[in-house]
Amino acid sequence: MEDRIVCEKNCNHDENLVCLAKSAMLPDSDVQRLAEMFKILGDPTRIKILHSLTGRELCVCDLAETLGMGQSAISHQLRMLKSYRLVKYRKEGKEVIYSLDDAHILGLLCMGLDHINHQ
Amino acid sequence: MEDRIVCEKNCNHDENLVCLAKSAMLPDSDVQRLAEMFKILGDPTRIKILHSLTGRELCVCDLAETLGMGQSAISHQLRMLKSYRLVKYRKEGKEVIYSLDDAHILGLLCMGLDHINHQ
DNA sequence: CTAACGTATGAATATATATTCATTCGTTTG
DNA sequence: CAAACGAATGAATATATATTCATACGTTAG
Repeated sequence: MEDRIVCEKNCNHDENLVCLAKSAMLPDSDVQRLAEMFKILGDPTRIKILHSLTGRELCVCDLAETLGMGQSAISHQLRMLKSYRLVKYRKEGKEVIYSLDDAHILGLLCMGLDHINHQ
Repeated sequence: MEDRIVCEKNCNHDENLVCLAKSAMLPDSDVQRLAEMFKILGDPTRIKILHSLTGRELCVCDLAETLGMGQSAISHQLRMLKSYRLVKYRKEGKEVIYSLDDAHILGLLCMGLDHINHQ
């Protein structure tokens, strides 16, 4: 805490970089939403679910089977993905069939793949 | 666990969706790296750091001052960003000055911003 | 109506993560 | 050389998160 005050006084850059940086800061609400969105994508299980649902719709138990995980774990993650509008669902008898809801996210996934491959 | 086996036998879709989905699965290493990358972006502090460093280079204490956080917290996050090659640094006297190292990440950030704004 | 099935959910647990505190390291300056 | 400063780091703490377990819910089939 003290450091910052000391530093602000002592760092004598040509321009007041801190001042510039502060004024260019993203609104906190944007930062928060950005971070939340990336956090959703930052989990292997959710990545697998989203990827499995590209060009396909699958029920919960098929997703569980595909990923080799328990039904409950998948269901919990689907709830999360649902709440962020990344997947949608329709009911068919006892089954609940999920599919992708957001095309943008696919773009982000692809861009991410590009990134990890080209480097 | 049992569920999956039961389900595989009982779900009689036209095609074997699970089989298709399984064969289309991303290699686990890719999934892992993708998730790691997004996880890095999934934190407000790191988003702020990366955004503050766009078009600017800043020393640790300036970042701390800009974000209104302690020097140690910033330093820990910078270590993380460094290890994923998202920021680079140069030393100048006692200061360590950080800047962005990866242009792709900016693309992802922008795409993320687009997404949260257009919806 | 009852049993069986697919799904959802709450509680519990294990694990990961961010921040703070205290300290150390390296450089500079008096 | 000693003091001061910026930065890095390890330990500790608080918090978030993913998965499992047990159970409840809704639908369908017998």
